[in-house]
Amino acid sequence: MIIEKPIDLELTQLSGQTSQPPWCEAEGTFSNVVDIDGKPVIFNVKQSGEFLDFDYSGDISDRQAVDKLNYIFDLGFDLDKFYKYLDNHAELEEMSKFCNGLRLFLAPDPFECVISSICSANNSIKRWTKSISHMKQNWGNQYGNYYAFPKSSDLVNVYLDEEDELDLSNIQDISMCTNNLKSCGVGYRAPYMRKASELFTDEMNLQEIFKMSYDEAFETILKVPGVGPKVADCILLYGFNFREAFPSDVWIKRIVSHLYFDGKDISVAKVREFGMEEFGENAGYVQLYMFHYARKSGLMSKLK
DNA sequence: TCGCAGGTAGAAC
DNA sequence: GTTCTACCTGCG
Repeated sequence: MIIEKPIDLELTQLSGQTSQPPWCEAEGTFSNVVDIDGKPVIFNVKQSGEFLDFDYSGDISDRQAVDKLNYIFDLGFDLDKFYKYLDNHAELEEMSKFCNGLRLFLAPDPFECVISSICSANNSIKRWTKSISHMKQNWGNQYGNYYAFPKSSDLVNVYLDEEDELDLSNIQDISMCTNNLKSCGVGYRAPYMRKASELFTDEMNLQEIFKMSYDEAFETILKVPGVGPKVADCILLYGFNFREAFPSDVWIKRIVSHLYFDGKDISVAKVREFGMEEFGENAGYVQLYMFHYARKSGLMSKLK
């Protein structure tokens, strides 16, 4: 089945958005298992012309499948209108050329997005995606060749590191200790992840975030261990579709500084304020496009 | 071998 | 309120 909304699937999949690692790719088809109303559904999606072509297997209707893909790939967002917006702003006018068809890649599971985003902090795309895939294989349910991300209630019982596992389990040999977060290469983020899992198991319902205003959601999610302003904005943008978020890291700071402040050094906090003020409802997409424009145009290596 | 990169927490200013 | 430093790991 084809969904007639323009998208560059590969660009969107491989753009490093912290919602989740890219889906499993084989010969241009990206596949994964997605939970729909408690039922596991396996999706296979591929590029067809400028559109998205898909099939699925699972006990749901075609309508439900389309709705879910519309959400995950943000197909309701009007790219033409956004490109007109970019073209009308001198600093941004080159971006649509370099990133044509790039869309948000939204998390079907907000909890996965929270943990992925915590993992991505002070880390490389390669390393955090590997860690998340590792966690899925260790503690997620398997469906065919694919693994769902574990629930928060599954992660509260996972050991932090080898010493923790050796102390608290029956295993006698430390080299056999692999049932722990640190074995996934998450480093010092392990306790943040487990505390976050406890929070979402016992105290907070992530679905509540969808009902909040951006400001309220930001303050709420900022209380989660391992979540600062950058990670909070990633979670709100990629996990909850708050498009007014402007996740600001050192790269966005360098790019904004170059494009708008004559290369002057400004704080990341100020960049975030500037982005939200300047771009409004387009802030999230501008941030996404800025980053990939800088990557592809060679601006990034120039700013280093 | 070691320096570097990258957000957050917690302490210091 | 703003600035400094330690944190874990992979890469060059």
